[in-house]
Amino acid sequence: MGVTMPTTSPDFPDRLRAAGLRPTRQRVALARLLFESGHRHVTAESLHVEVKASRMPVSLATVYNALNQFRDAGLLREVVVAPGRSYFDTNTGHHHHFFVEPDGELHDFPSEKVTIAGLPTPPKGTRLARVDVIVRVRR
Amino acid sequence: MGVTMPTTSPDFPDRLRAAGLRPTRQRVALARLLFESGHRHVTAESLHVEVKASRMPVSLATVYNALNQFRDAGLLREVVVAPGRSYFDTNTGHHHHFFVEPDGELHDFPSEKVTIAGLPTPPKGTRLARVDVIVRVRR
DNA sequence: TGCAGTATTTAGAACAGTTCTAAACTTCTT
DNA sequence: AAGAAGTTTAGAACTGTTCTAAATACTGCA
Ligand SMILES: [Mn+2]
Ligand SMILES: [Mn+2]
Ligand SMILES: [Zn+2]
Ligand SMILES: [Zn+2]
Repeated sequence: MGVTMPTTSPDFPDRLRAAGLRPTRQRVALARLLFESGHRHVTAESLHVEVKASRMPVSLATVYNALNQFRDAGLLREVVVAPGRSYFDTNTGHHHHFFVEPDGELHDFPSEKVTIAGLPTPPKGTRLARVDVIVRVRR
Repeated sequence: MGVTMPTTSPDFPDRLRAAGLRPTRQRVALARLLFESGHRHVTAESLHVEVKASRMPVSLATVYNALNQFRDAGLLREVVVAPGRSYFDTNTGHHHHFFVEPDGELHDFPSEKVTIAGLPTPPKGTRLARVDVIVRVRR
């Protein structure tokens, strides 16, 4: 007793099982890096560098597999802001992004503060899927 | 006098010279395809297919060179909406996009009708460059 | 008009990010 | 513990884009 438990006990094996994914060592290691601190924006390469430096190195192919599976399971969302490179975002809630060029840094901003009015109706035969606002800024 | 000249002259050699680019046959052929009808959204590959079918075929490297140069000269703007592929947009004015997945079609919509209010201020040390709104829709 | 100087084009090589292959290994169920 | 199914991995393959360097075209000036 007296030991501080995190308010949300992140049992990664359980969270992965709940998402329909076997909690392998590799997926658990990646999930820890992604989800145990605050929201993050990673690329496959940046996450691979991180996990290689850890106690449970993981191949690049597995990093790609896991990122795609986590995204398909709704644990991550993919953000496309720059040619030739995908970002994966642990914040799956409704929000938008600052993109700092040329650094390639992404920062969230809440969508509650932003009002978008007057969007035209989707083209015939299509349904709205998502509205992305990317505020591009430069140093 | 009195006759209104179109702001966009159809003299492609002159327009290219004005942009600081030598009016080579290849650039003129590409400029014609891009600019002589209404606004367009092309990829390097789609434009290469088009120009190959024309009287003045152009290598893929030249298509890439020209698209990048036209963009740098302000004749085109680059739009990143999907991983692994850049679109080039002949509409350089202020506007936003519908992106139809999974077709990969881009459609403009005017930014005048849209109001974006409450955007947060850019992070310290950065200046606003552009705000992109991408309305993702699905069939 | 011809020439020299510079810019451009090109095929193919190279590169970067991502996906695929198939053999080895792990996890799950019984 | 054993079998079945899912996962990981190294390396090959693939896609979109850029680079290389030799050949060609454009331009300004004689
Ligand atoms: Mn993907
Ligand atoms: Mn580019
Ligand atoms: Zn985000
Ligand atoms: Zn457009």
